[in-house]
Amino acid sequence: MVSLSEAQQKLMPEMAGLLKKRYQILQTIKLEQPIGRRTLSSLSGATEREVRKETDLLRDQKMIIMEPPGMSVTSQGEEVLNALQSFMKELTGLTELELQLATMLGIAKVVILPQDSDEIPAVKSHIGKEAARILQTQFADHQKVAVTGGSTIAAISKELKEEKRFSDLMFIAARGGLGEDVLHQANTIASAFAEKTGGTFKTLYLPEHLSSEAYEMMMKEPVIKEMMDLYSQTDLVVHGIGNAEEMAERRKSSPEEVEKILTGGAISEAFGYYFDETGSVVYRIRTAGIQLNQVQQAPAVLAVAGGRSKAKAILSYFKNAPDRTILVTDEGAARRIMEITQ
Amino acid sequence: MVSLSEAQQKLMPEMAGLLKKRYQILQTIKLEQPIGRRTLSSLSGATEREVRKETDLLRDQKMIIMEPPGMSVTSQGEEVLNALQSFMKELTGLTELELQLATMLGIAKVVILPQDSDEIPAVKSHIGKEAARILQTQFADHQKVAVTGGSTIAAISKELKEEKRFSDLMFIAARGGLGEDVLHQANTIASAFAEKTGGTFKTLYLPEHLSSEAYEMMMKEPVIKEMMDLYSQTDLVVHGIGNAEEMAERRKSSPEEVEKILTGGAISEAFGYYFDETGSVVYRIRTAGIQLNQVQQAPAVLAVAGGRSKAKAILSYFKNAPDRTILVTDEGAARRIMEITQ
DNA sequence: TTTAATGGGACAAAAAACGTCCAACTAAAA
DNA sequence: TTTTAGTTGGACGTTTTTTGTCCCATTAAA
Repeated sequence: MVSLSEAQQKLMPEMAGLLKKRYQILQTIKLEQPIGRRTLSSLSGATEREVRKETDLLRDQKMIIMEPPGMSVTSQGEEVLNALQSFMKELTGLTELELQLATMLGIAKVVILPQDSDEIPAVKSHIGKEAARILQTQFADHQKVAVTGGSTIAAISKELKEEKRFSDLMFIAARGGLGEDVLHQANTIASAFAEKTGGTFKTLYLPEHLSSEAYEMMMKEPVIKEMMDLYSQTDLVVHGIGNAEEMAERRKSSPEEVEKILTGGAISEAFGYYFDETGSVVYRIRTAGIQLNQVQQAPAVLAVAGGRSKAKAILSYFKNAPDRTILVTDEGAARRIMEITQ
Repeated sequence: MVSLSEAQQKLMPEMAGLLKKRYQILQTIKLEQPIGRRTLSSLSGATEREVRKETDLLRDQKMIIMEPPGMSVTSQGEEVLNALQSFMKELTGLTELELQLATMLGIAKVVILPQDSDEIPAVKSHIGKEAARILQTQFADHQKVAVTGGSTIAAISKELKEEKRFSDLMFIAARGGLGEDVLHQANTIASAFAEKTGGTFKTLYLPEHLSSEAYEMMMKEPVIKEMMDLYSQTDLVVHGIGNAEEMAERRKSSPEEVEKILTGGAISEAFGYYFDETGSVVYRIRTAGIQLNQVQQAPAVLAVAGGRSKAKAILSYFKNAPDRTILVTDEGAARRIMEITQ
């Protein structure tokens, strides 16, 4: 038996391509609105004429409006976008790609959002929204949640639905300050998560770049010890994945550190650890925080990273990542990974 | 909430027209196969080039094959045709037309099959198939079935699935011979129905054109009386609808009869009765058979008639038809009826 | 006031679609 | 066996549509 949409595609083979093109344009408009014809054409790769033809059609169908500041999608357009979402994921092969990636990386599940956050920044909020959705389904089973820093994880907190009914939840900052700006620090993010969900949070404030002796001393302090205990009780870790170089720069590491990181062949970074091509730890930032083996023992892990430029880092990190991990990423990263590994 | 196919149509407005065109071509090929490009173009109304473009596409999609004797649909093509059947009925508005017609004619249900049996003879077998399908759903509840003659009803018997498990069924020839050829007589058809279903049948053989006295005499005969009793017990009537003129000619009626029929303004004919524009009986063939009021008291009635040329006759007959009637017809007749009545 | 974006108009060039033949072939009818 | 009517595939000039690329008036923000 052949299904309705299979039969339609058989009778109209040109449909698939057309649908993809128009859907992608409509989607991009939604992400970048208000946006003009020319900007759009440079973003989507199509020629100006082509974009114009399709947007004229979308306008005639009342799915977008054209105004001096640019084009925006109407509520009708949004409805169409929603109605087609999962169908398009199937049609463009994203669903298949998710499965391929999951087996290739050896993890539980991969969720891919369309487009590339490197090219279209607004895709980041889509990733955040999806990660937030998944996270909320986990809150019932997992109460002690460790969160790391970074703009990606910060984006999740912005997209969490505000319903303060999870008073049992505890968000734990996975690390002390790591040299990033305050907004993207684990401490800040843990409090943001707690704020949105109605849970509590624990922060970890420690000076950076301590001497060995001081570090050892601090570790024996009760406040710090309490955090360390919490880390081993963590049952859900939420973290991003970064490019080793970028992270080293952004954290204003010392020249010696950078030297160590780069000569070690570090490619990816996650919760303060730097990993090389084979997934081995090359360097570790000396700040108190969750340990790699604690992450690997956590019952659930949610990794979030998108953008074509993150492809190599993702591959590197997942060489030795816990197999329970769920990865939320985007089409740009996913397709690039497939390119790299052929 | 907007459905998947609504959203698709919104994003690809050209789809509807294309689908209709291609589906119709594929359908016509199936009905008339093997058929050539030119014959097909004259049938479907499209230009040769257009037909060629679409058939080339259908060939590339492996839905038809082109051979010296003409084009035929492949098994894949048939599957697609089946998968899209009800969707296309919706898309081309046939479903809506069915409802409109049912209320307009004041009957229980109308089933419309695509295309026009006047133009494409093979549509008759589609009508027969559908009527047979409906009939079979009624066999459980209705055991005494009166059947009339005519090629339309004969087509049903050909399409009945052969499963002899309805031993309780009794098919009753609705009339004696009416001057038609043997194959299309009620008697023959009743036996054919019984043959296919495993039921029994009752025939009525009477000379035609009896004098009044002889007629009265016959009516008192036990065999005839028995049939008359059966008619009043009938709980399902299956009949066709004819054009008055055509029927009068085909039955080789005497000049006086034809005179009477035509001056009376007869338009339609069913089970030996001739009806005028208002649905009143204008003339009645004097042969023993089911009475109009017996038909009108039957719990279920299945009327079958197709082709643009039958539109007027259908309208005429249904002016006073029992409201339990189910009509099976085709697009040609249905659209013509809407044209006539605006 | 300047600037950098917007949508819409215009138009020549290129491409595709179209209408219309013809030739070679085949299968059935005569 | 020959004829005939129907088939597909090829060809080609003409028409229509699509495409690439400008420019322009307008607008909103800097």
